Amino acid sequence: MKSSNVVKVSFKEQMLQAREDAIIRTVNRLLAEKGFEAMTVDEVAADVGIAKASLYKHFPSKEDLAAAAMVGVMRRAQDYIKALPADATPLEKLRTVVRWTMELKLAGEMPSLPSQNSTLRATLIANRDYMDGLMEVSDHLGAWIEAAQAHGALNPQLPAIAVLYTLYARACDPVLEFLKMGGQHNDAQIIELVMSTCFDGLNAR
Amino acid sequence: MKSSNVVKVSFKEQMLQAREDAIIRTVNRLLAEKGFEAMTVDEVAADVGIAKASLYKHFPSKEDLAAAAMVGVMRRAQDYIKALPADATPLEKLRTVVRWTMELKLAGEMPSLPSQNSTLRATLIANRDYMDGLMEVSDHLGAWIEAAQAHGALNPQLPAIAVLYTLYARACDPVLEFLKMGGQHNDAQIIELVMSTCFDGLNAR
DNA sequence: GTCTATAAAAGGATAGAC
DNA sequence: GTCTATCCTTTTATAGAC
Repeated sequence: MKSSNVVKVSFKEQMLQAREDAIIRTVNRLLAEKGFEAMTVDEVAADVGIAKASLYKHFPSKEDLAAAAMVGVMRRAQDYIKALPADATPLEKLRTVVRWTMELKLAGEMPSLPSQNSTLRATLIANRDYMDGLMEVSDHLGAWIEAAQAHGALNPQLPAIAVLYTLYARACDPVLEFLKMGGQHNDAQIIELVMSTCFDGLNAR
Repeated sequence: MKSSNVVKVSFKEQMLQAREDAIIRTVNRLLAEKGFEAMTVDEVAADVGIAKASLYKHFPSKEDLAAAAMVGVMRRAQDYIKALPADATPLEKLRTVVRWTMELKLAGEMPSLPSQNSTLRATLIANRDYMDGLMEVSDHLGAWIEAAQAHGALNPQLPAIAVLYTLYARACDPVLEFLKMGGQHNDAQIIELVMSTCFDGLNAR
């Protein structure tokens, strides 16, 4: 009786988790497609295939819905960083992470950040999981940036924070979608182009 | 009687023009601050200090309101390009224009483009003034890019269109606002930093 | 927890007097 | 053209039955 109960609860929780994952995947995609303001809760519910009221049982507000998706992406980034080969150089690690974020963006899985005074911003800043993740990621990237600058691989004249922001910005670079719309290059080519303009610059060498 | 009429009409038209300019300035600022979706017509009316219904006498819809602001910025860009010193090198011209767009952005006067499937996009694409302006600007920049590549000033390996998009993207580069929020650098320093990462790249030289 | 139904509010747009 | 007042749709959010 007891073990049966345990299994049943576990199963239900598994179902619940699966549904929440489905919700977050949809939210993630919609955030990437149209941004927070243009995404509607009705749309999310319809896409997931559940009633809107059910959505609100899982997440108390539209902001929390979006925040959950952002936390998910942040977690993926943390996992990706943890799985990087330990013997790679700092510059290689940085390049690999940036490439990964651009692949995510081209795949339509990179939610675009709220532009400035969105209500989402406040929710994110108040979100412990998100901010902790962001800081952990920033700490890793920051250490690699300083190491790469010390080794003469990255321009040591640039403030590390400027480099960090420049790398973060690749995750929402409109050049990716512009080139994709142009149809002249495939995803891999687009990524290499932006990698080149980012690290080598536009000037001739 | 006739001349008095002419003067009166001209004066009224001047007033009308002045009011529309005020409207567009407000819309421009709000578009820069929060984007098209987050900007409300009520907000615009309140900021300008007129009734919402009056706004709709000037512009038939929210999309047209925003489009008017975008056309205004495009016109400013065309004027700026026309006024560039004729004896400057193509690379110098490109750098000057990019710097100017970033100054606009830091001043909060660069409306952020609609992210993808905004209703604003269709309106802009259907807008003759906007599209003509965009093409004129692109023609100038494109010619300078190819000349700079031919002279060995810009990397000739990069497709000109990729360079063009990369330059356009500086006008909405989140790195600018990130660095500004950081408070460690003034506007001029921020612009030079982004100019450096854009043209020189992140790698050491 | 999931649903249907509905509230409650916001936002785009218009009517009609002046 | 400007205003007040209002319409109507969309959208966020909740009530209440099962």
